[in-house]
Amino acid sequence: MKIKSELSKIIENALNSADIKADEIVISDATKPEFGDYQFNGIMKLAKILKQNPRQIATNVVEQVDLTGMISKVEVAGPGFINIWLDNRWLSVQTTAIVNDVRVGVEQVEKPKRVVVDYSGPNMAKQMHVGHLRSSIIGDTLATLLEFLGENVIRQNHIGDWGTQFGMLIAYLEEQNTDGNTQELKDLEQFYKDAKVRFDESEEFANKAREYVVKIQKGDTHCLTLWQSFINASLGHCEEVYKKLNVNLTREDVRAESFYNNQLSKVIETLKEKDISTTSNGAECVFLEGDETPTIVQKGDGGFLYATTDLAALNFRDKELKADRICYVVDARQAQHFKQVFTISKQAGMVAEEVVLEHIAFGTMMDKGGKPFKTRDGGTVKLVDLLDEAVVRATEAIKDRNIHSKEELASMAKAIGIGAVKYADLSISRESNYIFNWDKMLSFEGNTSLYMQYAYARIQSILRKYKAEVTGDILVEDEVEHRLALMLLKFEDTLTKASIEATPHTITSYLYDLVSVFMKFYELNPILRDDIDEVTKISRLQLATLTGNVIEKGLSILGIDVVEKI
RNA sequence: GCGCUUGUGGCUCAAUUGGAUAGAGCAUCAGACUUCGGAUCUGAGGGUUAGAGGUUCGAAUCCUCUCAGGCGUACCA
Repeated sequence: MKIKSELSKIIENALNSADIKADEIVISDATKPEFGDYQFNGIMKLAKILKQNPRQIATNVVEQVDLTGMISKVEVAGPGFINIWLDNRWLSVQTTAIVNDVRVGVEQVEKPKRVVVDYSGPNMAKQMHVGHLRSSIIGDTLATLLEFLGENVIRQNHIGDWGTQFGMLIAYLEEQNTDGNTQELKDLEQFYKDAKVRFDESEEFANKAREYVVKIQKGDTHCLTLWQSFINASLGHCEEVYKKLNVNLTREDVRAESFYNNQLSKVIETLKEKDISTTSNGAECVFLEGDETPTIVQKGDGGFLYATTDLAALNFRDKELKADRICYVVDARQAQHFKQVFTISKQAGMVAEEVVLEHIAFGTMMDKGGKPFKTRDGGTVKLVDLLDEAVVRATEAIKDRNIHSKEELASMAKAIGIGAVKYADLSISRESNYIFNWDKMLSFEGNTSLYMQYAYARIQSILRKYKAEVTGDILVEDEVEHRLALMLLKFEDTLTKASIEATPHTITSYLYDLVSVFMKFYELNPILRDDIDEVTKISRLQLATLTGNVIEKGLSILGIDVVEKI
């Protein structure tokens, strides 16, 4: 239910009836319960333009508001705010209508766009570490969200499979005589370290490594085969992580750095032709207005850089993938880089003017002390280890709670542990750095996944207890039911906002508010008690059912599973 | 040096993009149980939104300066 746009229409009609023109009518949530459910704050701006008393205008508008359906009451308040209350009967009808809807009332967008979401992008030379966590889960949430809303989403996993370090790695791979699928590659981190040791200790090996870099680039079959088997193995590791993390990236979504190799010289040609780049100190550079240093697109030795690859990728995404919007879910530290390549790509016509280019930036993951997240000895934390620890800790947190079978406990711990890690990350506004804290994320209290999962499990418990099938209408009667029903209907507006701004935390805040309201409702309004009449019982059961459905759908967009009991 | 970015109760975070008395959660204190799952709910205290100016009906949000942190900054990605 698009509540805000419905309200906008009603207010627009009222404005028209009062002979006032307004270009955009923005309805916001009321800041306090006394101020109703929604408010329209635009009168003050209009008053300035019209040079009239805002309260007078507001009063005129309020008189014209249609009170026959959605709205039960409107009031003028303060300097000219218009406060809006929604009608209980309307809420009853609307919630009843979606209680059995798989989309819980969320419509598909009318005109789907093609949206490229570039996320995860691990480097094949190394094991995935915590640095990849945020991109993977924020990007995946964004992709899932857009898909749910009906957009045509194209996931792109821009893996790093090209560069000098691969010469060393395949030389070592050859020396170890493995096909890439054996034990030696199981711990990529170790493999890299071992290779580096060899590189440093043996001149002969180092030369071979350098030679192999050149050979791969020239298309040498032997070296390419080695390289391919290495990439396969490394990608396999990533896929294990994706599976654990519940991230929907497959091989189909992989479009590696190397994919763009044959397009790089064309990029330079285009830039030269259009006089966008110039040669400076032997390198091919683009000097952008306002930048002190140039964006280098080709090194003095002829080699290309990541700006070049990104330009090729941008071109490909526009020309071949026909994207309308391209989202890069990448660390905030690369802001300048994206600003540069976005500007260049548009100047050079590699990306059409109307295509929306966005850097979906996020902050760094910190430890409790506010320092970048590292292992005790200062190394990078492997993502698999972190996820495994999450499951262990989740098991610890719930094992005394109830008698569960081993299997139940295991699947529950997975949903809870992984959910906790993801939710903690997704629930803060993505651009700020975030502090990683096990105890906090695995708490039943506060804005955590466990609290949502707990609420869901409680709802299922009530529904199980009722035993019969629940059919019938929701009848919104009191204040708390009013708030709950309204929250349930706000789901679509919340998702829309989150999709436009690419802010998953909008969804988590919403879920937390929803669950809080539900808990209050549940406390105040008994559902199954004997003295509750059947009509009320059914209405409340349906509210509980719908709440459960929304929690489930909301969490699933975040890539988090619910559990039937905890 | 230049550029980008951040600064909100003791701690972790919000604030619908310029709206009403800045909201939550932890933690602290005080309440509610013969519990539809109390790992819950109710309430209290705690703020000059880093500081100083400015813009206007109205500022955490926009502008200027200061202070403090983070990040980036010519051939890594």
